Amino acid sequence: MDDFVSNYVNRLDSKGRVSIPAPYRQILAREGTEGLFCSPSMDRAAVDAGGHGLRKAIDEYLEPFDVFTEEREILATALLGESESLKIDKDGRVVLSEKIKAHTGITDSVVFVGHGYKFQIWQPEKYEAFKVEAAKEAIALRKSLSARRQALRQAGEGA
Amino acid sequence: MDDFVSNYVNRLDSKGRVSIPAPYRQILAREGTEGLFCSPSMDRAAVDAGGHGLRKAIDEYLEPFDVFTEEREILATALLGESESLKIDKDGRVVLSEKIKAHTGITDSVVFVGHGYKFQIWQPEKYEAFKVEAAKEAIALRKSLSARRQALRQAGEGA
DNA sequence: CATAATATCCCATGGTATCCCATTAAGGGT
DNA sequence: ACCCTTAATGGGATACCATGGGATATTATG
Repeated sequence: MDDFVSNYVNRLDSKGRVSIPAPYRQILAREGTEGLFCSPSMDRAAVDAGGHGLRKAIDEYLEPFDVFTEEREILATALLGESESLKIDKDGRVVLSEKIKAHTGITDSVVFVGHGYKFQIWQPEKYEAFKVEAAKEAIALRKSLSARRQALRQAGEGA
Repeated sequence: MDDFVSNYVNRLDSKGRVSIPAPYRQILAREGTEGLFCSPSMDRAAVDAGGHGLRKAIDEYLEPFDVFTEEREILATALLGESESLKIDKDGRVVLSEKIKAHTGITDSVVFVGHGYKFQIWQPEKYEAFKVEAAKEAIALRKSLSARRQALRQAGEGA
């Protein structure tokens, strides 16, 4: 049950390094990954990051699409072609590439957000904005989900 | 079938630590959890806490949503990204994060409220206020529920 | 091939979390 | 009523972590 949870804000130093939060490092170490796999989010100013768990999720996502098909090429380009593997130094730090900084708007501070099998990297202010939006939408989603379940139960009783 | 029941009030010490009630500790130990999983309630000044049981509930809630979808990202952010896993020390205590204290209004005292598979963490006065409100609503709910059951029974007899 | 530029290693430091032990209080059994 | 166990709490000592920066290795460039 080792999953990326919680969120942490760390600072970039003058050399552009940032510490991966210690709890995340331990998970990555247990996964046996060297290098932090980073894949820019398609629709947000965030980067998906992780180890084998994330790689596996991507592979399984691509799997149903036949190789050499248009869809496969497009998805592979977005999910793998634009990704990179950042080197983790002896002190558990990485240097963010220019591409990641441009995509996220990160300049001097990073927030790491746990998503279970992966985590995301954000510029703190952008994450704050997304978070309040996500909180609202999560409540709406929950309502519609429980309404649907309720309807299913009653249909079941009626039968 | 060990469930979190009853409620307990404990104090924070000068370092911000608070003892998890011993009966809860035993349940967590049997679940084989290390770390207390804490998830801020979406609509109340409370925090849901527990071990594997709670994590499992959240994972099952996320499971039907495909990875890399909008809904999944939103729910993962709200349910995992904003949660944390608090370390339980050798004496069965945790330190509440600033985020939890801010969300709940806790300053020097905590009440632990059993909810079966999980328990909640409240600031004592806020919990008292919520409790009387919940008691009223429970009566109203019971009425509407039993009316609904009655109707269903009669419909069944009629058929 | 030389030299600059960059990346990685290695060690130091301050702040905080965790360990470990002591004290106090509250049952439980005899 | 008394001992014995268990729980909650307090506090000093220790370990860990994020961060900074000098030293060394690696890569790029003229």
